[in-house]
Amino acid sequence: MAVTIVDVARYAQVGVGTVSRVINGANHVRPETRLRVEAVMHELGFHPNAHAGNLKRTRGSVRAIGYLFAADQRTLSDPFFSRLVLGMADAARELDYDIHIASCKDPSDELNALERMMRGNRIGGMVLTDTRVEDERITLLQQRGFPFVAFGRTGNMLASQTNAPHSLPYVDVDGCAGVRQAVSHLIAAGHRHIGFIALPMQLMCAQDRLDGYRQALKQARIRFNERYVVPGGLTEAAGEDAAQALLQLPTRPSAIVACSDVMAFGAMRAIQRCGMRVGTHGRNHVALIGFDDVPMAAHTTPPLTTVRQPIYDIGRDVVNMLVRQLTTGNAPLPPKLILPELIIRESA
Amino acid sequence: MAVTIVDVARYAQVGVGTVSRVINGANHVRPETRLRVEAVMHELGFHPNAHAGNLKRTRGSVRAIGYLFAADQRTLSDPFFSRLVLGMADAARELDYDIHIASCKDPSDELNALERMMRGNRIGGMVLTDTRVEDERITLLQQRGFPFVAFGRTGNMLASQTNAPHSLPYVDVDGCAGVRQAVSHLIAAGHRHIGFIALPMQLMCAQDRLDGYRQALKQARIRFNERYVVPGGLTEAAGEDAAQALLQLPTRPSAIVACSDVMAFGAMRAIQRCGMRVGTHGRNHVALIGFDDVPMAAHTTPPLTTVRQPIYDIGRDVVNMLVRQLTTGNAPLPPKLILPELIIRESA
DNA sequence: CCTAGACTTGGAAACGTTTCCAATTTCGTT
DNA sequence: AACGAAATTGGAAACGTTTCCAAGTCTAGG
Repeated sequence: MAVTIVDVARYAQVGVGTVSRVINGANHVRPETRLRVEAVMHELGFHPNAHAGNLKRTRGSVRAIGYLFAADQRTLSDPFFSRLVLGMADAARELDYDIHIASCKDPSDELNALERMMRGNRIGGMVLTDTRVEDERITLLQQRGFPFVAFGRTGNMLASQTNAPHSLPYVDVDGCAGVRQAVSHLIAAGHRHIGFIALPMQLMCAQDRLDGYRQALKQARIRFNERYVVPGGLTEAAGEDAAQALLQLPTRPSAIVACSDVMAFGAMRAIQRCGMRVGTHGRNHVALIGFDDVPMAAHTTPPLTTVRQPIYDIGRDVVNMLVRQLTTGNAPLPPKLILPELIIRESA
Repeated sequence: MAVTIVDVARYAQVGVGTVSRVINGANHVRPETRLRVEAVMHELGFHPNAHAGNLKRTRGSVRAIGYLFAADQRTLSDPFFSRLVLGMADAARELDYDIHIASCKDPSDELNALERMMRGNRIGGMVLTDTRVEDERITLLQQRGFPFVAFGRTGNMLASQTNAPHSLPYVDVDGCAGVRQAVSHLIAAGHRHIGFIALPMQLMCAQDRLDGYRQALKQARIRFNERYVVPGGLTEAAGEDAAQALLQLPTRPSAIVACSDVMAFGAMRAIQRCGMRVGTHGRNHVALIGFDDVPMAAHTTPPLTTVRQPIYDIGRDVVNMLVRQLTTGNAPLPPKLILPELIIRESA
């Protein structure tokens, strides 16, 4: 039915091996032969059958990347997810890889889903996000020797570092530096009582960002007061509750840093509901800084000052890194740490 | 390396054909044989190689579904995208299909990307969203005879209806009925001047929803005034601009229906900026109704009354329909129209 | 002009399934 | 008990690549 490599070979008067070499851009093909074969491929409208290739191929394994997302996580309706997937899809396309997406309902389902993805040779490697301090997914992948790249570090790495020369491959945003910038910005503006709305503590980035908060305080010789740190979640409601708790403290913070924009939106509501205003001027105001820089952050009233994570680029990086790992014989690559940028708007 | 069907056959003392039949749940296998083979598969930890299957299979073609999203569309950071993909992924998983995701930059890139997806036998069918009145993607898919299911109707269908017994396969929300409900609700509350913030008119659902607006007015014998209909977009900013335009009309509307929640959020801001309030009581208020029921709609102040689209279920339906089409010899299936529900909160 | 080595090339042998056909067994009827 | 139809089974032949190895063709150095 469809045009195959054999048709091309016959037409171009070469062997099938040669056509295969042309397709895969290998060397050891004389330029004029390559040109002739390429012309025939184009003329016949030939496009290689991905399944046949992936079936036989042993070098560089299957040209597809899996991404598993948890339905109960931030990904649900978060601007995050779309941007990340967009970056991944763009990078994959340029490399002629496919992206396979799968979902899992909740953490108990997660490892099963992961096993399912590794089976049957459907994908060559995995992308992981929302890494946790102790991440069973990573443990499983390591056990199986299955290639992956994570967005975010993990505590598992420490254990592996003793065995492997490199640590695990990851791309991450330096949340510590990001929060440090944010808090320092507030301190420079004269704030001394700064509330901090954290992320769920099992997430790796939660620790990281809390560290940034502590460091900034320490640098300015402000005593760390644990009452100013309240646990948050991934939802707007969590941010609202957390902010409300902060505003009811005896010495009310004059500024708040939230570990996600979505929580910052919730905090805005809480602030307004307490009869106060978000912003930097006046004594009735509470300064507010978010984290992520989702599109809506620029459109709130007032526009939200926030720490920008280049999510799209991270999606690209993760895929590029994974593909390089797959094509270079699974050698673990050095991790990549991205410095986030403080976007100063009107809320702080 | 891995366990193959041949290993299973040898171990279970049957032919490879029998094992294949067990895997595919075909009949013509004696129950006890099936049991024995299944036991061996489990014991050996066998999982079929998807590529080998997809390579050989002619019936029911490739067990993977493609979804192409445009980076410049709503999908960018819309809650929509995540929910839809979630539904698709869940349904696909249950049927043991893969979901392949690809992106394209803009409309000019769209058809190329579509061609690329159809090539190389990577996917068995496509899912389309954001259908347009005149949709080139559908034209292309039809030309190639490539299976697909669309979320949303299209004008192309009319042309095809003359050829095919069934129209094109789609799942859609009855936006006409949805808006009609919304507008009727406002009319019942006494509103006579109702603004309407539309979607870009090339989108099929834009027409549909505008029809609903007209019908509701007609039913209540209110004259249609085209000044109350303003063009919108897919962003919050578009909603804000549109609402502002409506509020500056000589006879200011006392209620507004926006064709998406995101635009409704923009409208809220515009209303507040004009010194008015969103809600139903008092003369200084403007009633507001959105469309979609994204999660945040329940958390705005005041909570947004809106027409709910069951996006998750739509994702599931679309995949189920496509798979049924693929497995039943590409017979076009009857389309499915979903009746949306008006969720009454406090904004109207 | 010769020869070793490097570059090119052809084509057969996988890869792990599904599908087909023919052979065998089972079952219900007469 | 015999018969035919239906159900079950085995196994070879694809599917369209990549990979490997042997063979052929250059190139440059002697």
